[in-house]
This record gives sequence, C-alpha cells and structure tokens, in this order.
Amino acid sequence: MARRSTTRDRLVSTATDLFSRQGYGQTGVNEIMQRARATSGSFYHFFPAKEDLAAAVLERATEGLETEVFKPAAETADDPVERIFAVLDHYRQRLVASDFALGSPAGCLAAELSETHPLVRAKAREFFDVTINRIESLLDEAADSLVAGVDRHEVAELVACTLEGALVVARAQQSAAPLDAAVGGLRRHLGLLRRADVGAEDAPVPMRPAPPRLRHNADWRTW
Amino acid sequence: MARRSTTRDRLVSTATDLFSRQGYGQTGVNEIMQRARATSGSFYHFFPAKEDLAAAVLERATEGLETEVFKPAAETADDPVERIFAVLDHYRQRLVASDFALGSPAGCLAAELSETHPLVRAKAREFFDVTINRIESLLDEAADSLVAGVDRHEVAELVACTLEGALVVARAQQSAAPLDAAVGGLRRHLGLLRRADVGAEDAPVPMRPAPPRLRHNADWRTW
DNA sequence: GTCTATACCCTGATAGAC
DNA sequence: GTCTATCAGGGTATAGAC
Repeated sequence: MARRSTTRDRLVSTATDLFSRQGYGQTGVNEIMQRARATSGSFYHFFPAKEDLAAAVLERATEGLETEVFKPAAETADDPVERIFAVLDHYRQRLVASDFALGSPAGCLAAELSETHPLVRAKAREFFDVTINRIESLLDEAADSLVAGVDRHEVAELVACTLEGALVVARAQQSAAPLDAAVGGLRRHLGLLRRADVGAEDAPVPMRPAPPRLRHNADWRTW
Repeated sequence: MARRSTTRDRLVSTATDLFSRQGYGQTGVNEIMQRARATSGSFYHFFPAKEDLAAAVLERATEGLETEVFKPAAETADDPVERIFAVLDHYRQRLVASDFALGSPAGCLAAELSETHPLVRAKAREFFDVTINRIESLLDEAADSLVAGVDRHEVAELVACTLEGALVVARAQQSAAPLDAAVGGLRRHLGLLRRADVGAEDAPVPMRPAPPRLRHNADWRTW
C-alpha cells in the first residue's frame, strides 16, 4: 500500500470531519481547502471532483475500521461478544467527546447521497459490509457459547443497523440516551442468545440490574 | 387545525419527497418550486427561507405519524406488539415501493442538518420523540404479557433506532435484507420479553424457524 | 397569494505559471 | 505538486406589479 501525499491525507481527514458534522452539501470545497491548508490546485490534482473526495473519505473510513476500531476493541476484552460492545463503546466515546456532533462517517454520507451519488453509495455499502462482516466474525468466534441455530450474519446486521440509527437519533437528541438504550438492548439480546451453561452471569434473563438509569453524564464507562 | 393553502401543501409534499430521496443540500428550491408548480413568490410567501421548509416537512411528518402510520397499523392487528411490527412493515413497504429510495423522512434530514440547522434538529427530535413515545405506549398496552422489569421506554428507543439505522443501511445496500434482519432481531427480542405463560406460540426461545433466508424479492408479507 | 424579473453571491471547477 | 487568478453557473433570496 503506497504512501500517499500528506496533502491528500489532510484533505481526506478534514473532509471526514466536516462531512460528518455538517453534511456533504453544507460543506464547500473552499472550506475544506482552507482548513486542510491546501489550495485549489492541490485539491483538483488529487480529486477530479468533490464526489471523489467523499468516496475517498469512505474508503479511508473502511480501511480504518480494522486499525482504529476493531483492533483496539480486541485489546480491551477477550470475549468476542464483549469486543463487539467495545466497538459500540468506541462510537459512544466519539459521540460524547464531540459533543454529539460525530456519528458514523458512513451513515451521514449514505443517508445524504445514496440516491444521487452512486460512487458514494458503493463506498458506503462497502463500509457497512465490512462492519457487518467483522461483527459476524466476532460472533463466529463466540459460536460455541451461543445457543444453536443463531443466524450470526443476521445478528451482525442487527447490531450494525442499530448502531447507525442510534447515532443519528442521538445527534438529533443531543443525548447519549438513545445509544445507551440501543446498546443496552443489544446486550440483553446477545445475553439471551448465550447458552445457559456458559457465562451464566451474563444471562439473568430479561433485564440486567439495568444500567442504573443512565444520565448523559453518568459514568458510562463502568458497565 | 386550520386548513392551509394547497400551494403550501404541495410545496411541503414535494420537499418531503425530494429531501428524502436526494437530501437537503442536493435539492434546490428551484427544483422544489417547479415540481410543486409554484413560483418563487409563493415559496417565499410561505417560508422565510429554505430551512423553514425543511422544518415544515418534519412537522408534517410528525403529524402524519399518527394518521398515516400508527392508526393504519392499529387496524392490521389487535395485539399491541404486532402493531409495532405493522409500523415497521409500513416503512418496509415504502422502502421497497420506492426501489430503496425512501427511508425515514426525519432520519435523512437529521443526519444531514443536525449540526448546522438547529431548527431542523429540534423538529427531527420531536419526530423521534413522538415515534418512541407511540411505540412505548404500545408496549404499555402489552405490559401484562411482558416479563416484569422491562424498561419499556428503553425498548421503544431500541426499536426506533434500529428502524432508522436499518433504513439508512438498506438504502446504501439497495436491499431489504438489513431491514429484514433488524425486524427479525426485534421480533426475537420482543418475543423473549414475553411472559412464558401467554402467547406461548410466540416464544420458542432463541430463533424462530428463521424467516427462511429472506431474499430481496421473497414474499416478505408472510411472516 | 401569485407572478416575473432580477440581484447577488458563492459554488465547484479550470488555466497555466512555477 | 502547488500556486494565483478567474470563470461560468446555479444557488438562495428579493422587489414590486398584479
């Protein structure tokens, strides 16, 4: 994988941030160029058009899934299912640290451009595919501890979709509550898919002692 | 509730459709005016600015939740939980009928404009709040048949977030599979929250005979 | 409420020297 | 690869008659 110019990197990084926060249509190439300290000549040297920058943003986000999301998550837990929750927590951290401005880089672009920009849609699709497949592979690792007959691909899709939606709603609500509810629900769901004879402490069937009524500034790292 | 002009209605309807499909930034007021057969004079007679049209779109979508989504859903089933799934099915129908162009009217605008257009964010928030509260009230109706200790508001948030996300992903994938996975997951989830002594046919714990590996054109109305 | 005409700016994109 | 200068067009919004 060739090392690409730092200017190009800066443009992609800047655009990742601005598109996520403001959307594609609300972000002008001028703004991107200024913040990235690049000029028009550089921009169009690297990208034929604005759309191609959006595609590059998604490509890089997809590449970053392994290095910046799933690999770090793997280091926080041994249990594959817990690693899934570490991934969800990663997005929660981003959301809160950005004061509810940053959701999923792909979700935002996909929602806005799926119909009008086929290239962007294709790249967003890849992002979702990789996300789902990585989650599925974590479920595969945990297969022995799950009840029989679990469609792991389907569950992975559920997790990914729930995450995406929760991030959109959380940004609109300016609150982590939707995400906490979603994560809590998924935790219960996966807990219920655990075989009764393993990880017994994880399956007090319906509701765990309930993340004690999470508030936005609650110490959410503790559960 | 005063009867408002048909021109205004046309503008809102047209914008609802175009914003949902193309996003806000990709839709010009000219395009809206042309399709709605209105002129600039009319447009700015009703709306101080484009943003206010987006707000009106969300307001109308929120009003429409009761009349166009939850009320029809109530007519398809007696069981409150089944009514929730009728709501999800409503969105699935829209999605498929539009060839995967139409997701949630609010999700699209919220994702794109939450940061830059506070008024839009507030209206999107209302849309989500109403959706969540209506689902919660259906869960309340079903409370007797649910296991004790279910945080119904949290479950309602989960359902709404999962729906929103599944629609975004489904549009990017041009496939109903993500939505089917999400709905299937929610069905299993709610099935597991059912008391064992009621609706026994709904709770064969982990996986139902599995919606027989749904394909995009499968007869999805049958399960 | 609706119409036409138009202001005016900012947008994405290009040209061509260095 | 980067720079400055610039274009052509479409964008939102306004003015004022009817």
